Amino acid sequence: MEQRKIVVTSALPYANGDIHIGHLVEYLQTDFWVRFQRMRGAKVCYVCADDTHGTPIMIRARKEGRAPEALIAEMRERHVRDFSAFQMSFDNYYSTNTPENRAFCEDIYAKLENAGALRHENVAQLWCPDCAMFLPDRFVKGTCPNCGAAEQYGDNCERCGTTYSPADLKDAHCATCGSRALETRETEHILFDLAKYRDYLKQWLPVHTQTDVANKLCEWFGEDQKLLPWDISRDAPYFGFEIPGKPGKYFYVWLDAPVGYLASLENWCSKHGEKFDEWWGDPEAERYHFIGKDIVRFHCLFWPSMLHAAGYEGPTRVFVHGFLTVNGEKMSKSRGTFISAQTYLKHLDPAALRYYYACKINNTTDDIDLNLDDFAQRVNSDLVGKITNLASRGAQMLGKRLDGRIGDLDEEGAALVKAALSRSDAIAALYEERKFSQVPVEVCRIANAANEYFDRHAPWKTIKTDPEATRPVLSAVLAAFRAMAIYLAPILPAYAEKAAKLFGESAWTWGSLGESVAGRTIGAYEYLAERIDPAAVEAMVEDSKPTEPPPSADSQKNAAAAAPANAAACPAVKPAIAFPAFDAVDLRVAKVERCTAVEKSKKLVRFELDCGPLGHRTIFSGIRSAYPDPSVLDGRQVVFVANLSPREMKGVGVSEGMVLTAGDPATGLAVLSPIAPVRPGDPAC
RNA sequence: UGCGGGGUAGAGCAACCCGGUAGCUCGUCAGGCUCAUAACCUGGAAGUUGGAUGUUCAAAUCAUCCCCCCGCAACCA
Repeated sequence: MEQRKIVVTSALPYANGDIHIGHLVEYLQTDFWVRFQRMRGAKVCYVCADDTHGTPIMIRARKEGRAPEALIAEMRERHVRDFSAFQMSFDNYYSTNTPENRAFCEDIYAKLENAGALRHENVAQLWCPDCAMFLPDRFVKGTCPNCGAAEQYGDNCERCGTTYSPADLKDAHCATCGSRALETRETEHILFDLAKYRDYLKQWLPVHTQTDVANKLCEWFGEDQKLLPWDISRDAPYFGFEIPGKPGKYFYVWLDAPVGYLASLENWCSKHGEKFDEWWGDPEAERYHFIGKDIVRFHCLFWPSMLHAAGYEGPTRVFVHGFLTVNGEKMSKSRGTFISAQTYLKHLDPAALRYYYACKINNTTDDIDLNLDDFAQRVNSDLVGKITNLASRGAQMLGKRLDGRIGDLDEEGAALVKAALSRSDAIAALYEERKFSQVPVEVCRIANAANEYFDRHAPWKTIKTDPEATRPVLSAVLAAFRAMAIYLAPILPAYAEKAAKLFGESAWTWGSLGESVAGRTIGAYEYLAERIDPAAVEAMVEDSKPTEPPPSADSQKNAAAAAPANAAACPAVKPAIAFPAFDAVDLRVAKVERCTAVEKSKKLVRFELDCGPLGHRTIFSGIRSAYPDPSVLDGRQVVFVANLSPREMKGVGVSEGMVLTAGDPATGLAVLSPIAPVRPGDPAC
């Protein structure tokens, strides 16, 4: 068989944040697969890059008072640092803000235009005069036209779920500067006519993705015109590539991001005397994208149809994986489970995470859970206690008493080693199919057999009576260990390298399994893996918790400072009412028993209130942005509307009233509280 | 609300497509060993496979309904 030629990619991390353990689920599994393919002798080019364009980058750079190029350069450095610490083996790590990427974008754009795949339409969009820019939906906030929830994003309401366009929002304002003087302006947009490729996608999907992904995406092929044209242009100011012949128009970041795979590959080719067309243009070569299920539609709808329309080869397969949960829940900053690569590295060995992820990751789109207790246990028992300890026992005994020379095997030992080697094809198949979680299972099975064998022959006894008779036993255990270390090499490259050194070898390939080590003298034993101290895990979690004081205090200060400048944004006084209308509102004081974040919601907190004689009440309030850690309100007294009709909050429960707050959510908001404690249930007026 | 995925011993998973005594790892309990990173070996306890109907000689496995969990739902990277 001819040597396989494989291009592999991981999704491009956005240059707006550091790498965290959630990202690593993807990068590490790609690395496992890539390293496996290299060991099998395939010619692999594993490319990735920073995703550098778009509005969030532009705005952040502006806020930090520097050029976006400076921001993305710094982020790239940080990403590269984190990746190399986790032993990622990219062949090329590039950037989307490069000449190669611009050239590919322009080429594809021209070919799409030629193919009649593009439409030019006028689109009405909100414009912020203060920022002098068009506002993407997520950069507009306002009151939901359906349910009246305040501070909703411009695309849909998180409280009632209604979707709408930003122009439908009441009280629409710019999420960046708070300006309410938004205008609607018409502007030309360029759209990719996705519906034209409906038939192509329909047959493409089942062959190139997992079945559950294909099923999910079939939703988009319903009768109700779901394949709307995809808007690929953005107006200036925008950080990205200007569209040729369209001054002031830029390629949308999601257009140029996947093109970045091609750019990175091209860059690698030019540095290594390779030809791009022999990798991406060759139908015999293979191309695989590893992605998370959040970006499926970009990689399985837009990307393949775009490549097809432009006459490029498409990916061979898109491998979709699930998300990471920690201790069964979404990663959370306040719980300390939003762990950055840097924080992890401060406390723990990257190999431990590589091993544990391997134990969990398979080829489905299910989420995987990093259970921190299980993590420490698993690494300590399996990797250290069961597997590594074999080398430690065997190598030290052989080194101390038998000159470290590996000898011939006895019959039972030969059977043990043969059984270990016989799993080679099965384990290779597991890697190939990305069923990584089964690899440690297989290896542990071998380790169990080796431990039993070791125990049965009690070499620690025979070494005292008949050392030479012990040699075959230790040799068999070490040979079995060597096979295990080779099997684990794609997952634990640093470990495998040290283990290979023990046997006087350098880099192992899959073919190394067939080589005999009889007659070799092993090197000095050094620790291959450290046990995880549960205290280190705890310290890492503590270290990940936010340390700054509750932002509510900050935002109050900011609000005060911003007040004069924002005077125009202050809402007008409502029409006058008579006293009875005011008196109809029954305001009471309550003591907060507990205030907690509502898990399913980004905005809601749940107040458990002690209302004195009025009893206990539960009230939901959309103030999470001002109180990311709502527990700071525990024990405080608050004022609430006691006679507001209870309201069913979708999916979270019934809210029995409304807690009063003051301030503008955009600039700072605080819960109202009596200046001195009063009795819960007392009226306020 | 729609769609996709899932619910199997204390924890994490396998078996489900192609029905046939429910399996693995960790933990737990009892015993052993002492070479090794307090590790390893032997044995035990623990599951009416989310619930209910149905098909069948036989259902974790097939069908229907219900409950619960997670995710996605289009210009937000």
